[in-house]
Amino acid sequence: MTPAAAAPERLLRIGEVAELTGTTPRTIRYYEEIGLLRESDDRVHGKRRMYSDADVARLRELIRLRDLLGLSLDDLKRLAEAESARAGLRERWEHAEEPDEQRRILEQALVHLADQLKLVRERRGELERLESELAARQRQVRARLKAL
Amino acid sequence: MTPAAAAPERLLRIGEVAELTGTTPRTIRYYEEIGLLRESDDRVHGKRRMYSDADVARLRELIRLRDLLGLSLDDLKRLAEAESARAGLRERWEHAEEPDEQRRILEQALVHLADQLKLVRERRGELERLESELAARQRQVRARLKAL
DNA sequence: TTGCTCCTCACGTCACGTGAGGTGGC
DNA sequence: TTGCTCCTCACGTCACGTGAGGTGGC
Repeated sequence: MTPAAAAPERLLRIGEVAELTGTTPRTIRYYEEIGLLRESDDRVHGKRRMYSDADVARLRELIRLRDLLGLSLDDLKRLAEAESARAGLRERWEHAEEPDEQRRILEQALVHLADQLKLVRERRGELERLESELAARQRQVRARLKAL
Repeated sequence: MTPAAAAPERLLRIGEVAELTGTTPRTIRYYEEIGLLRESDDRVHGKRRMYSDADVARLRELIRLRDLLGLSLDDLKRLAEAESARAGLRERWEHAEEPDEQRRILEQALVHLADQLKLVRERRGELERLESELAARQRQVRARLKAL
């Protein structure tokens, strides 16, 4: 059953997830503690946490927004809740059913994407300004070196 | 004496500095406490702190590196110490004196600038990847909207 | 069986926030 | 004189770090 069988969904342990995402087990447990990551509800207290590839992708995304945009864990929580609310709606109205509702959901997603893009672009602008200032100073120092 | 007189060096209070730099007085006092900002040594305990325009520029730079590059206050301190060590050297060998030493100092400055530029460019690359991913998702949602 | 990774408290730390209570300059 | 901003403790908080002591799967 090597070829076309459904992949058996390999589960990862917390240490592997930490390494894959560039964090620590402690951080992952903390994110679960504050409700940013869901606790796989079939787990018994004291037993090992197990994670799917989807969990890893989700954590990666959170870390990216945290580091690149400087969002607080509270921001991330609100963001994730809004996202899963949209996902819930999407599920309910997925195929067929009221095209009006489908349109409304997609438009909401667009607003959300536009918000995030705005943040990202502002940050990029600031970084570019910093970069060109540093580059200018670099040219200046090089010119002075040549003048010797 | 309006025109060519040396500007009387207007001094600012902590609240004004906080507003100009987008922080809080508490943060400025904390930076002083850990030695990231120098305490203007003529100040008597309990009296108001006063800041020059140069102090404001310095604080702005620190905040920029903190926010855009995610540096810790310890990183910033090391960075500032290295910078002022270079400034000290520069002062000693400023005009004339051993051109060999001048060259060495300038080359050190170049290394430092290259290090910072590397960090800035890496960050910008990450941000650009995030941006293009978001833009792609935006196009996808728009296409789906049109398909309705 | 022996390491290794995992587990749960629980206290420590970094970077400030937030009052409490008081003093000083337009 | 009256606000307003400033001052110094000092405790609180957010986002984890760091052991202590113990259990479980190759």
